[in-house]
Amino acid sequence: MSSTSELCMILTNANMTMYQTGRSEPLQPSLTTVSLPAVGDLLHLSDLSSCSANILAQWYDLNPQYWSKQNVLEWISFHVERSKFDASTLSMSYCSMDGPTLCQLTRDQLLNMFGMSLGSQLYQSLVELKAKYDLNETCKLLDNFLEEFPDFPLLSTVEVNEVVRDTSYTDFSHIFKNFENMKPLSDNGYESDSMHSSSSGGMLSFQNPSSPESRSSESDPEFSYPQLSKVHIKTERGEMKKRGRGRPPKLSRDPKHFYQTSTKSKHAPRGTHLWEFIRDILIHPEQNQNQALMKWEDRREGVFKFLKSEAVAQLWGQKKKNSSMTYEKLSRAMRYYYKREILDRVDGRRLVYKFGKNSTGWKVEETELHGM
DNA sequence: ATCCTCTTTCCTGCTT
DNA sequence: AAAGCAGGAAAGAGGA
Repeated sequence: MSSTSELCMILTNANMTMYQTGRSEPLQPSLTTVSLPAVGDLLHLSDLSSCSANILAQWYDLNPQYWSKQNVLEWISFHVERSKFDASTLSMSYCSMDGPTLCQLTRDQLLNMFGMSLGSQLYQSLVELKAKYDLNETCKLLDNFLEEFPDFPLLSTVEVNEVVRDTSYTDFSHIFKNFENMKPLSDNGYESDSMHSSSSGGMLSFQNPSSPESRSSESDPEFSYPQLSKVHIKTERGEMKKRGRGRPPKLSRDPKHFYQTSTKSKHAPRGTHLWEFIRDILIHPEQNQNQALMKWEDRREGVFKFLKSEAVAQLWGQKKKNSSMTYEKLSRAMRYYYKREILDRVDGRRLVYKFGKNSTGWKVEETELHGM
């Protein structure tokens, strides 16, 4: 047996182990037809006990520092499936390491080992998992400290009047499980669907980050989120009304902020723009060595095509810490570039765009000049 | 505090 | 039928 097919088999077995749901077939976590929610998504469900315990992989309940080789393999496998990565292109040797070894790897090392797409996803996941356990430790220490001061409530008893919207890869439900009387903020026009899916008033409900109307959950046979039409939402009184247009308000996306002080964090420097992100994928094909995400149709003219549109969208979502990014949404942002002439229209060709006169850094001369 | 840019989200209608 | 495209509308995040 070749090492690559062996790896595929191991990864498949790891998946079978991870997702023993009584079904014989392995997961098919296609981005468009996912049949199970991502592990992180599961943790947004208000009642974890209603989930099959087997679905929650072991690695998720352990500090990466303490992962075994098997845990690391399961974790890699999870992300391979999640990103539709071609496992046959992976080197077996990269998947055989334990948690402490993994935790010592730098972002660059992970990118080199697993490529730009999978590597950055793994790095992101690792950082968040580490943060999760670091936060747990901090909370415990703080609680120990606060016990010395009877007038102060323990963190685990603090009342929070804000709903957790998106815990991404990080599970904080156990931190909040003793929180009483949590109620979602009333918003200014749009209510998140999670508010309607809450089974009982007052208790915190975790929202499925890929919204209930998203494709990924629609086809999910095991986890049926309350389905509402795209057009209608339920009011507090339970009436159905037409939802407002546009983007619903974003509440606290990051539960870590519950424990942050009120001092405003300094704004990070503006990240690259979408068109720059796209450009960089095109001019650095070696950094997504394992996935042909995009290709030049006409290098000189700046015409390019999305080969894996949803994978690119996921990558963009990772960069923006937005797990619900889709090609549909990404493409809307791309279409706004037409007016600004950052992109030119390419009529009649699906997934094909062209850099416009207001975009830079993609021309052959430019890239050669800057050693790109 | 307000405005602006750059998205993000959602939508309807149309095309491929 | 599904996926993609077009573009309006509204809102969020971060910066000026």
